[in-house]
Amino acid sequence: MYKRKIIPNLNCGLDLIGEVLYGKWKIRLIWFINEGYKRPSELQRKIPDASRRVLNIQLKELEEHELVTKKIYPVVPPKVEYSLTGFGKTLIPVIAALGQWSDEHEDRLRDVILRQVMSSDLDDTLIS
Amino acid sequence: MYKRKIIPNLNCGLDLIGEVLYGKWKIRLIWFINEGYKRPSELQRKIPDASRRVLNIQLKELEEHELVTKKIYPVVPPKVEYSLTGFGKTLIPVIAALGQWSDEHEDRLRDVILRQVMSSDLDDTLIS
DNA sequence: GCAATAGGGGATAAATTTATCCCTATCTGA
DNA sequence: TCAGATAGGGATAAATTTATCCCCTATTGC
Repeated sequence: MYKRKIIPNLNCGLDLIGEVLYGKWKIRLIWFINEGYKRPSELQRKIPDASRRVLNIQLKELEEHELVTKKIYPVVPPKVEYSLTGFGKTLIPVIAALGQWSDEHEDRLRDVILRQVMSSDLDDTLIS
Repeated sequence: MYKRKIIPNLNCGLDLIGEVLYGKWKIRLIWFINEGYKRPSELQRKIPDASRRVLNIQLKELEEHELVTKKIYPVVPPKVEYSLTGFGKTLIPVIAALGQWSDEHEDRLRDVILRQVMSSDLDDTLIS
């Protein structure tokens, strides 16, 4: 695994939450686990844009941060289930607030994001 | 500026919010602007760990995403003020929820984060 | 003339995060 | 016997994000 070279600042609350939630797929992982998609393969199907590898890595970090637990069943083929810890569950309302905000503003968000992506394409065209 | 090579997915709400809030300092910028720290130099003082450069870049992105507006006063030395747009203000309750959660769990968060950082240091020691 | 102030930005390096590719293991069913 | 399902991880490449360094503008005050 990657070993940090720079020690993170943990001054304020926002630094702390960043440490545990900052990862492209983490919020979604927590959300889907809460919805009952507990097995790695299920989570992968729910998040097809992420590679298996990254999901494993991010799940492991969530586990280290005590937001989820991993239960390995000694069967073949292997079966693994993730669940939210009590601590992890306290995040659900927060993530729900994020989700609700983005749902409410979905159209506008899509609009401003695409505008920005395209304007950088345009820059590109002007240069070449 | 950096030109994306991979077009982002904008399938669900969480993709969208990621596009506008995913940036190390963005949430804090929005928060502090809302608290009344509007000038770039003030924001820098509030966020001393970020370089001036990155703050400029992230502020520009927030502006492109219509979460903040920038007002340039034609005076010397220059004076600039950022404000939240109406759209940006709708994010305040969401950010407040994030902040409240991390404040409530501050000790535990610090604990699990440090534990994780140290365990990777330990790995390092064992190897060498 | 020179420093200080306030705000910006290009170029490049470093850090970090994601993606890709490939390999392991075991049983089930065709 | 071979593919498929299920879970995992090492090595490495690519993408992306942050950090550093240095330079520019114009005016005020000494």
